[in-house]
This record gives sequence, structure tokens and C-alpha cells, in this order.
Amino acid sequence: MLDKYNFKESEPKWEKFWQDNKIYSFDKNSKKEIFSIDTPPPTVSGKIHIGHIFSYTQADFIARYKRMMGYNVLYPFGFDDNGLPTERLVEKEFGIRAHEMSREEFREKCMQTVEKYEQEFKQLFIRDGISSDWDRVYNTISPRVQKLSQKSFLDLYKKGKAYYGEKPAIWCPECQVSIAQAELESKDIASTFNHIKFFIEHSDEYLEIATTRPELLCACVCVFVNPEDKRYAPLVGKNVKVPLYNFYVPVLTDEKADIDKGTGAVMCCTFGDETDLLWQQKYNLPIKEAITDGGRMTALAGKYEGLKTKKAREDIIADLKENDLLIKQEEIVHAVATHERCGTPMEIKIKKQWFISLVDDKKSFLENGEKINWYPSFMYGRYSNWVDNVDRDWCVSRQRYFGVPIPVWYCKKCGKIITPEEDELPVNPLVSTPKKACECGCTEFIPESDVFDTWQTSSITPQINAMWGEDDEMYKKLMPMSLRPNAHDIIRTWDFYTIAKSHYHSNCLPWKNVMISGFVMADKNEKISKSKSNSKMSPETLIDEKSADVTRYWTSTGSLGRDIIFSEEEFKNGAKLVNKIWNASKFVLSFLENYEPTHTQLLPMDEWIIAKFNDMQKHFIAYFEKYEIGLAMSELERFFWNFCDNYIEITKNRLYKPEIYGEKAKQSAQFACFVTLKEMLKMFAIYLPHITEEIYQSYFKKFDKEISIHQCKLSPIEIKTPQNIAVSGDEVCEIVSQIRRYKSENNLSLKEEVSELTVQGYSDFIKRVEYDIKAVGNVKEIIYRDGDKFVGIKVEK
RNA sequence: GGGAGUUUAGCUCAGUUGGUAGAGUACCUGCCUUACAAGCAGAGGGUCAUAGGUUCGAGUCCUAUAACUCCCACCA
Repeated sequence: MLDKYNFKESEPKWEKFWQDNKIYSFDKNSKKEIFSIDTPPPTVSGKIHIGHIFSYTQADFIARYKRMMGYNVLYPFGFDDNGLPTERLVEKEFGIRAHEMSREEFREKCMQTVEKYEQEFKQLFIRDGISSDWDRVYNTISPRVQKLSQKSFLDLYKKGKAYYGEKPAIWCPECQVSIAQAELESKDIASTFNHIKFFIEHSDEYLEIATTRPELLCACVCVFVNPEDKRYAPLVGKNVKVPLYNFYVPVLTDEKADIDKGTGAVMCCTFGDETDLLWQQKYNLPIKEAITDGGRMTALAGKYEGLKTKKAREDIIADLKENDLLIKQEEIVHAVATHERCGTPMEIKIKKQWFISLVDDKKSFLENGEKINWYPSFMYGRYSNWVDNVDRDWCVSRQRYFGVPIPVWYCKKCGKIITPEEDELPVNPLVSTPKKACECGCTEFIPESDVFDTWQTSSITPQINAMWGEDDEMYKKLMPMSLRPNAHDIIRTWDFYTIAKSHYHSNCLPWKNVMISGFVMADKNEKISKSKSNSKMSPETLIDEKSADVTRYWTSTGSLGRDIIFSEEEFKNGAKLVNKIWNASKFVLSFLENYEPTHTQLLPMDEWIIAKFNDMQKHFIAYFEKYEIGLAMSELERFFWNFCDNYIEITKNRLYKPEIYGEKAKQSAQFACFVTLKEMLKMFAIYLPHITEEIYQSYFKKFDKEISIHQCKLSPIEIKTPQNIAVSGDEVCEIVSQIRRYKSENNLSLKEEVSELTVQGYSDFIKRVEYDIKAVGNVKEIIYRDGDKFVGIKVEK
């Protein structure tokens, strides 16, 4: 009944079948316990790479497992399709820049692009066998989600957790946008420490100052030295001359000036650096802006105006040299905070922006994080480490275009912040106006033109999935969600912000469990590069060439939270397994044609395999409950190979020759084969949904009411087996193994007849299964003896 | 500088509460066994990173150390 397995035909066929029959739909009205998954919405910024497949497939294992354990599984899908990454993709695709066209025109292009990619993404995930409910797909740019995102913001505003303020914000001069602390990435950058002469007023002496940013000389407002630093004590209170610009600044003291760093004297520029801004506030120093939003020098820089900072730095160094103001240069490598998207070193700018409070509530965020089960548990450490170190509120204003608009206007006359009513949402303040006049009577408003940071929206994915404000009953039922799966790189963003939002909105946890997956590395210490991910490691290629099931198998070999090196070897193992499952099923089922499963008196070895199966399944479930998908799989795999190499080998004689062993012996084997294969396939279905469905449909389905194997429940085989049967059966395998070893060592064929087998020191169980041992080893006679355990083999040639 | 993870066979990794070191793979040997040669059977291969400690007994528990990786801080 089973012929050759052709995954290229079979896999798409079943994928369509699952979609057509809505096998993975969430049943809103079901009474079953809900298991809900807060699926990561992939960022629409390019291609899906193998890392996504790795992480998403691992989550899919959980979804399928829970479904088979009888849960009503809510497994939605989403796309994070707004924000800077998407804009950059669109700019690249069309070869345009967002600011060169109207907002509407650009947004239109974004929508087109996003739609195209989302179709591709969706097809790929379906092709990988991801069992999401594709009727429950959300897009962060959709009106529905925009509404929820704005609702979230207004809720925070009402609660005093979102505020509008002028404060130092992290600025990316390349992307020309403010960014959040979480979007920074430390990078080691080679730089030069320039030792520069600051001449002391009314003196020929100079103060030596070391700086990596001489282009900021024009913004210098003072020089700081440490109050304990004896070297500079005489200079404190005096003025020094800023080189090239020739204006004077005072020498002041502050503890933050590090005696050991540079020369111990530091110039303060009230711009571009955290400490500088701190000093600005502490000493109320004048603010001098040296750099434009686009990363060019301002008029303050004099002749360097308009130059990019890097070029200005080079020119200034040249000029300092020429004027004998440069003492020496030191090559250094220092960690610089850069924008993770483009790698450009950040600047600090003072801007009026919207912020969400984080710093004041760190304690709650830590407590809530602790209440969540993190798998693996040490990943909570990464979360708490981040929260501990958060030292600025979350700037959510983005001076961009393709995002959720910040729903506020400012009164033209009194500046009051006007927000829309909830039933007006989603609102684009650039298009619509407030319904009422301002309290001051003014009817003219300035619309906010910024959009939200995309995390502002994606941090409410539990609320989106749980129908916040749309279906109160569902919301209560679904929150907190059961599981958040994601990779370790976004603990500090997605996980953190989501925990913060749920705390602020509903004073609850967003989910009960978090499952953290690792990264796929191209090689040791080598992340996946564009070129690699486009070639042999691309998910499309792997699924096309090796099948989705084999690709999925590979993802099960990874250990939770740990990075994995991409290895073709593991794909080979998966291919072998799939092939073996096919062959074993084909073989077993060939003895089950026209078979009516009826409970018969079982022979010992048939009881043995059932007992072994039930043991294995217990371990399998225990591992899954701990989200240990890889260990669960290896448990199942080991059982399966044992089933093939020992059980089938033993039992096939009875199946082939009922005329020798009896009809009842055949029926016993048939029954054990039937139930064990069926239950085993259900467990494999979690990992290998396609091939298992193919086998299920071609045979087992006719005994079941379920449409698909993926609607079956995992269950133990409900057959009572004798107490020590598992151990006794293993002893049989041990004896069989001895026979095989003897033949192998003596270069004999395995079917060679053993004229006499001596079994010494084994239990009486062996006698009860003598016919099986004789058959599998081709043994003529067995002699039983007492004494120490020993197996003797005699072959007459 | 703070924190985390890892270190077990040539390679990739298991090893639950302490009780004689495991799997897969590679290598080698044999076997075309009435499912599968993409198969089957078998052999060799390890001071469990190092040094101490607790214990009758430590891969496992404790203390140091080292190496590798990651997260965070460090931007004068």
C-alpha cells in the first residue's frame, strides 16, 4: 500500500490539506483548556533566514505537543511590518530615500513591499509545517493594531507613564532618528587619542588635554579635573584657551573626571556624550550644539561648517598639527555605542520627545520577570541584568514615516497636549484634527508628526492576540498567555517592553512561560552572513532539497537557549530517520492489510515492546513539559531504532510464518505492531508532520474519527503488562546481541545456523520466549544452565 | 570591571536525586538477513579542562584557576 516516499509531492499536498481543513484553528467556543502562544512577528526587513526557521520550528514543536496533549491551542501569527527596518528595505528595493517624496507616496510604497514579503514569509512558514492558525494573523501596521497601539499609548499617558519632555535622547545621525537604549550596540572602534594644547591665560604654559573627538572643540564650555588631582590644583579657577577657536573656558573640578584617564583633564562639550550632558545639568553650563541632525558640523564649527564629523575631525587634526597645537596621537580601540541597525556611533541630542517611564518601575519589572518561568532558567539572568542596568526612560518618538502615528496635537496658542477619544482611533493627527477646541479657546493645533518606535507596538502582542478592548471575556481568559518563544537577542527589547506594558496596562504578567532559543551560527564564532544565508543555508534551498521534515529534524537537535552550528551532518541523520520511518511503516503495514485490531492474548516480547513504549513516552512527556524538545526527540528516536532493530527482527518470523508459530502468535505481533507504530507516529508527528501524515492517511485514518494525525491525542498504550517485562525483554536483546557478535567476529552471515546455544544464569523468562530467540538467531537448540551469566554459542559448519 | 554559559570519544553532543563513563557520527571489520546497502551486525577509541576539598565513593556537590563564547558597563 505504501510505495516510494516522494517528499516533493507529499509535503505540499498535506500542507494544503491542513489549510483547507483548518486543522490548526483555534476553537473559541471549546471547553478545553487553552494553551496560547505569543508568536514573534518577524520583522519585515528582508529574507527569512535559517535562524528564524530554527527558532519558529522549535516553538511549533511545543504547539503541536500541546495540541496532542488535548489543549485548545491558540497559535496566531503576526508580521512586524512598520518601523525603520521596513523603511530601509523599501528604500533599498526602490532605490529611493523616504524624505525625497511625500509621506503618502512613501507609505504607499511601503505597503506594497510589505504585502509582497509577507506573502513570501507566510508561504515559507507554511512550507516548513508551522502549525499556526493562519486565520489569526495580525500586522503591526494594520488599522486594528494601530488602534491598539494608540490605545496602549493613551492608557499610559492617562496613567502618567507616558510623558512629553525635552531631555537628552540618543540620536542616530545616519538614520536621523532618535533611538532607545535597547537599540544600542557596543562596538569596538579604532580611534585616536589626540593630546592637544590648551594654553593657560596670561601664560606660556599649556594644559594638555586628550580627546578622541577634536571636532567638538568648538562646543567646549569648560575643562574638568578631579578635585583630588594635585597636578592641576593650581589651574583650577583659571581660564584656558580652546585651540584654533581661541576663546577661553574655565577649569573646574568634578569627581567624575578620572585621574587616570587620558591626561586627567577633560574638555566638556555639553553635547554628544552622556557625561558632558550630566555636567551641563549639574553646573548649568551653556548648551552648544556642534552637530546637525544629519551628522554635519554646525555654524559653531566655523570653517568646518557643513562637513561630516569624520571629515571635520581629520581637518581639525591637520590644522592642529600645522599650528603646533597637537602634542601626540595615541592609537586606541574603544567601545563605542552604535545604532544596532546601521552601526553608526550615536550622538546625544536634546529634543522634545515622547517617553515611556521605565526607570521608576524597575523593581516591579524585576519581580514580574521572576514570576515567569524562563526556559532555560538562566535566561532570567540576562533579563534581570538588563533591567538592572536600564538608566533612561524609553524614548518612543521616531522622526520617521512608516509607523503608527503618535496620536496627539499641540494647541497652537497654549501648547496644551490634546489627545483623541478612544472611539476615534486609529488617528493620524496629520490628517484629522481634534473634535473640540482647546480649553484656552484656540481651535488651531499643531499635529505631532513623529511615529512610534516599532517596539511600542510589538510590546503589546499579548494584548493584540488576546483581543484587548475588543472581547473582554477572551482577554480575561487569555491573559496571561501561556508561552512567549523568542531568541535571546530580543530579551532586552521585546520581552522587557512586553513585561513593562502588561504591568502598566493590566497589572499582570504577559505570559507564564518564556522559551528562549539560540542562534544558528555559520561556523564557530561566525554569525550567518548575507551571502551564506542566501546560498546553501537558505531555508528555501534546504526545504526544497532536503525536505521540510528533515529541516525540522535538524532544529530539534539544538539545545534550548544555546547557539548551534549549522551542520549538514545533522541533515543526513534526519534524512536517515525519515527514510527509516517510511521503510519500517511500509514493512509493518504490509502485515496489517485487512487487519481488524482486536485485543488478543499477547506474547511476552509483544508485551515487552508495549511496556518499553509506555516507559519512553513518560520520559518524552516529562522532557516536553520542561520544553526540552531535543531530549524528548532523542528519547523517541532511541526507542524507534530499538523497535526496528530488535523488535521487528524478533517478531517478523511470527508474522511471516504463522504455519510454524501459529496464528495466535501472528495476531499478537500484529496487535503490538499496530498500536506501537500508531502511537509512535503520533509522537513523530510533532517533529515530522508530513511523512507521518502520509502514513496515517494511507492506513490508520480508517480506524479513527480524526481528519488528520495532527488532531490525535498522545496517549499511552492501554495494555496492562507484567511488572518486570521491560527488563526481561532487554535480556532477550542481550542474548540476541551475543549471537550477533559471535557471528560478526567469526565473519559469519547473520542467518548462519547456531547449532547450540547455552544460556546460563538468566531468568526463566528466556524459556518462555525460546521460539523468538530461536527464530531471530536461527538457533537449533538452547541449553539452559544455572551459574554466572554466560552465553555460549556453537556453530557447526 | 559586573554577570551568564560552555569545557565529557577525532567531530556533534547526552549524562535526571553522587554508585563501574553513553549515543550519533567518523574510522576499521564483517554481513546482499524474504522492509530498508540511505541497510544490518560488530571492534577500537575518554586522567570527564586543571588543582584542591567533602564523601566509603565525585563527570555529578563545594572552593579556586584556566580557556572559549555571550550579555552588560567602559566612550574625555
